Amino acid sequence: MNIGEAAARSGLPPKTIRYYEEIGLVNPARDTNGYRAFRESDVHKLSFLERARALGFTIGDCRALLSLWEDDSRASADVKAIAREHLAEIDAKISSLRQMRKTLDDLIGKCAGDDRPECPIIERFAHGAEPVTETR
Amino acid sequence: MNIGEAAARSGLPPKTIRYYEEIGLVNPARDTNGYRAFRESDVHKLSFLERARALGFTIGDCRALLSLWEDDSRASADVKAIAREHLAEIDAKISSLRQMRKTLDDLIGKCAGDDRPECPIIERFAHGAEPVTETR
DNA sequence: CTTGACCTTCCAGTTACTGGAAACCCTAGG
DNA sequence: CCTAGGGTTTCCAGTAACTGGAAGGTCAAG
Repeated sequence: MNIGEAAARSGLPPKTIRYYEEIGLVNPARDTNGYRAFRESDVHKLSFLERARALGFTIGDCRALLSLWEDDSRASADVKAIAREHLAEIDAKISSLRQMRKTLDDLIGKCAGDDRPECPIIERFAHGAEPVTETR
Repeated sequence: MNIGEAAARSGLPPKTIRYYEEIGLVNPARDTNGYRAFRESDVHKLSFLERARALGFTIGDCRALLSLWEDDSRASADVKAIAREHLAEIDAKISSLRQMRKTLDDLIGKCAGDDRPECPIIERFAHGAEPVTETR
């Protein structure tokens, strides 16, 4: 099958599939005309990548996960370890975003949002402030 | 003052300050020896940038915020609009991360994490699954 | 035989820096 | 006066993971 169909079936854009080939994640055969010829196994792999990426795993993680997938003698502990590390990163991102969100929301609430120039948001950037955490 | 001191006072690495100059966010004077000569106003601007970036505003947003800061006849509504849009993006990211987190956490909970190959995480990537949202 | 949809490669751009190399400048110590 | 160090300069390259676009080859339909 051509790249268009592989794209439709894996959920990845053709551009991305070409990129994945370039970095060695997939290795489709070639027709005599030079077109990539995807087998079922290639599509399966691409779908695997699509799902792992959708959960936020990096390409590096995906590479490791793929090789574990193909390793019949893998230990699920190895997979779990990768997933745990990723979960920790997600948690870190969420908490950083939540802190931002809190501060920002607070500032937005204090800003009149009218045609006058006074603005606590700009003030904050201009002069800094103690963390919002100062509850009493 | 030289870039080192400007860096110490603004909280930004020298590299970043040079980058900000390159993209036109700051424009420090130069000494006869070619060294950048930062005035108080430059440091103030750099600190502004550091704080806005810490809240996750893009460089583009920062550019807009800076020019509003310098505009005495600004309307706080314009600042607020930028902040609101950014807040919406943060919310979108948080909810996307939360969805990932939930799915991932669920899978991790189901994985034995021992030396056997069976692994719900890998299975999920290999065969997909309905969203976890299917409560009942 | 032409048209339009696909496909190919290659180059560039995105975001916001960061690392490193080669070389210049300045100051303090000997 | 020389040197050693630390700070500074510019420039080039790399990061993550694609994405857009140009120029051109291929294929099936009409």
